[in-house]
Amino acid sequence: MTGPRWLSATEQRAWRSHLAMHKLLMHRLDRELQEFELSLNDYEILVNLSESPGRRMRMSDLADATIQSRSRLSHQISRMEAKGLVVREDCRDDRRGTFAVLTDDGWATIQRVAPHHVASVREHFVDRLSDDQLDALEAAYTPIVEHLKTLR
Amino acid sequence: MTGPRWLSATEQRAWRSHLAMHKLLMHRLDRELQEFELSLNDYEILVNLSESPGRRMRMSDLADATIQSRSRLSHQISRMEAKGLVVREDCRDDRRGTFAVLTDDGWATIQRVAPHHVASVREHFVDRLSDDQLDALEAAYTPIVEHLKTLR
DNA sequence: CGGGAATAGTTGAAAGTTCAGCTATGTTGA
DNA sequence: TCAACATAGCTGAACTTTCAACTATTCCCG
Repeated sequence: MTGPRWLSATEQRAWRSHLAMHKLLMHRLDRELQEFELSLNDYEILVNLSESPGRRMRMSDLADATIQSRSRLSHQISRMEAKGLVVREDCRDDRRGTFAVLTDDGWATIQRVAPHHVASVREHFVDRLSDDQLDALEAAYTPIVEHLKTLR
Repeated sequence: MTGPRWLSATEQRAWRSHLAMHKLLMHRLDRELQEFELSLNDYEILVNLSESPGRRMRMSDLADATIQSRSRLSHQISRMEAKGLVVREDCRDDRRGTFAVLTDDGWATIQRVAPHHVASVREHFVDRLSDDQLDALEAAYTPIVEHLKTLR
């Protein structure tokens, strides 16, 4: 029986740089969105809805798309409803279902904020990587995403 | 005046794969730690303390090392103190200061859990990347970490 | 058809995080 | 020396996330 396979120096550096990069970047992006009174979570919802036909999505689909629990999404949408960014609408086909729908205000908000947010993502992340690095990143991470999705 | 520079398809895929990978991976690692009644945050504290001389760190240093606010760390340490994993000790040199110190129980816990956690990190991340990919990842992310640290 | 299982979503309480403000100690320079 | 400022850390309230339990509807199959 063999002992635990500790991470090599290379492995550890890669793993820790991912963790540090992510934490710092999210803090920064969140911070830069605060100027518009949005959180990163709000933003993610707005993007998803704005890209969907009818500017609406079923709650479950939205939860899956944003990788969060239904419960969490439900609270999140309640808060955004209170802010006037979205509304809930009943679903006719499946009477258990609910749509989250972007309001005009929500639409205007994402239109206004998106350019700034994209600029932030560029400044702190995308523009600091070459095209090759971006391709390599996607090639590395996509299979891991697939793997993790199969687990649940 | 030019319009916003939207992300290209490549850029968007890379960015979104990073985000999705991270969320899924953290959920999974957190989940696998739950078996040992630890959160990822608990684990990170234990690792930092266990790697420090005297199994202790100043609160501020620990906050910096784990990239979180002093307030958040303070609450976090209080919870871990309640669980018996760490204790606070006054600092003699600087009487404003406090050490977080690993208890014997905290030390035993990290010894016991680390092999399992490392195995998780391998299974879901490290072992899914080649050495070249790991090097490339570190090379890509480390400069971004440096950049973000200068911002605060 | 009808009853059990699965799915969609919400809820409220507990746990965790953020924010602003507070105390205490240390550092600096007129 | 001592006032002003900076640093270290804590606290409580507000906010967010998690967890388990709950209702309502739909699906599946004997």
